[in-house]
Amino acid sequence: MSRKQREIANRHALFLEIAESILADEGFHLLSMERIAEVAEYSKGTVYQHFTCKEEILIQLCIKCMTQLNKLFVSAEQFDGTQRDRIIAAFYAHQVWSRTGNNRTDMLMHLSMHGVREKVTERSLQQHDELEQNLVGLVNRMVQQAIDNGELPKQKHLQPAEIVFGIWSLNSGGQMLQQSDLPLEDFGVSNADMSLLRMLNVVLDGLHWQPLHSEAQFKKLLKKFNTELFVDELKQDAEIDKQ
Amino acid sequence: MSRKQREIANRHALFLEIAESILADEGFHLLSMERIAEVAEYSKGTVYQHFTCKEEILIQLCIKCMTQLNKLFVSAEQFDGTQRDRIIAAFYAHQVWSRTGNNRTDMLMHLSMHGVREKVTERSLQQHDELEQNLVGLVNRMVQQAIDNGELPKQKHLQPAEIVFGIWSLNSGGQMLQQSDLPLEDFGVSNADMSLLRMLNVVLDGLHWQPLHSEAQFKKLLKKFNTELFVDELKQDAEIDKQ
DNA sequence: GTCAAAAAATGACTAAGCGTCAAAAAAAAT
DNA sequence: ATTTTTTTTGACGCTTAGTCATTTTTTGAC
Repeated sequence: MSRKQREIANRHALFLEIAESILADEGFHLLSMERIAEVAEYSKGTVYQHFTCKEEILIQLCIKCMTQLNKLFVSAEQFDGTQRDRIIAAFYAHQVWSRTGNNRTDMLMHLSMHGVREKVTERSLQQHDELEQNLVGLVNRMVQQAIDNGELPKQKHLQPAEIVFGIWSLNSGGQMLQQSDLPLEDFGVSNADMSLLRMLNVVLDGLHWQPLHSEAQFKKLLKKFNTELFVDELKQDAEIDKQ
Repeated sequence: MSRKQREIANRHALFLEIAESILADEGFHLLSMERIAEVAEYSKGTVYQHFTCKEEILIQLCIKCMTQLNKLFVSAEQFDGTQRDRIIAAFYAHQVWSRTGNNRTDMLMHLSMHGVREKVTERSLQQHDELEQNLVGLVNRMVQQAIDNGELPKQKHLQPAEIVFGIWSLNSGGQMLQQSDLPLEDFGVSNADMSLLRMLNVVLDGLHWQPLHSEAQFKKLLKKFNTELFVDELKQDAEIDKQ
């Protein structure tokens, strides 16, 4: 890679970082191409040499952070425990990921609107879809493996993919509701992520996914995630809280 | 109410209907004040006498359809059956509601973004929040009553509000994923709403919410919803399908 | 080091939409 | 019929996406 190419790649990353920080600090409605150019001390035209349109920045940000999520999921998949532990780890990973790097859920939501898919480059679309398939595929495999090794009894009226869809809905719906302006506290939900984790446990119990967890085991599992699996990410999380 | 006042109220409703149909037929990104005025054969300024801003139209549409949802929920609450039946009815009602009147979920999502709350009138905000509280309160009551009458054992580590939040997340997350461009079919989910209903059953089973359902009972229950509870709404649904 | 050709950066410009408001039109009152 | 009030209008200001001719910088041949 030549010096020139490296420069271009660096600037590409710079623009993305700036977009990310604007999104996190000021929100979606204040993210504009002009603004990115201004902060980067380039002109608008230069930004447009890197991204065909605003949506292209969005999807590339999305790809960037879905890649990170993918890594977390792979960690979860390799967690030393049962398949049940691992799927809880993946769920937990998603929550950690939503917290670190502000507005990620928000970003994903925007992506599925405004007809973003129609405006974006084919290349980005393919990358995005491939990542999505990877993520779903990974969780699918977890469920399938649990069936294979006898942890999860085969469901008569629920395919593995449907279970994945349900769990995915639970998590992303929960993240969405948190991200919205709902006064969850007023409704009696003080720690939404913890509530969702407990609900996941309820789902797994409802599926008779062995081994069922006692409260103590569940707490221990979460602690293990914090101290072994997602140490680095949680550090980052704590730093954000400090600011 | 004077003739004048009636005229104004009618036009208000007209603008809302037009906005709704544009939203349904052409999508959010093609909804503009100019467009509404054009279709209604008024000028932009007149539209602005009814709605302080674009967001105000959105939230009033939202209020309109949340009122409909509220009615469906009240029907569900009065369903002749167990509390378990009723909460499934409410869940089902939400699905029926999402289908009839296109893009409702989409609309609600938009509402929780862009800092809509900051732009909208105090009055609409209050109406919206009150409706939201009604909806959550109603489902909360269902859960509480199930605990009181012994259907649902008291949960050690899960408050009723948390259960409601979880179920709500499952449903709204599911609706969101359906509304997005995800190729759910390719992932192995051919009937997302049915999958979600089954997952709700799994959740209720996991909570040991009595009486557990056999497949036959479950199917019968759904049939009963279709033939007794939501007859009118489903007719409307079928009509939309025809178009 | 010089200069022409190639590459990159720029910002004026168009288009489109939100929201405003002075002027025009319509309705009501006298 | 005329004045006053209310309503409607659409031109205008403003912001932002996206384009493209012009300017600036870089490159490499000599």
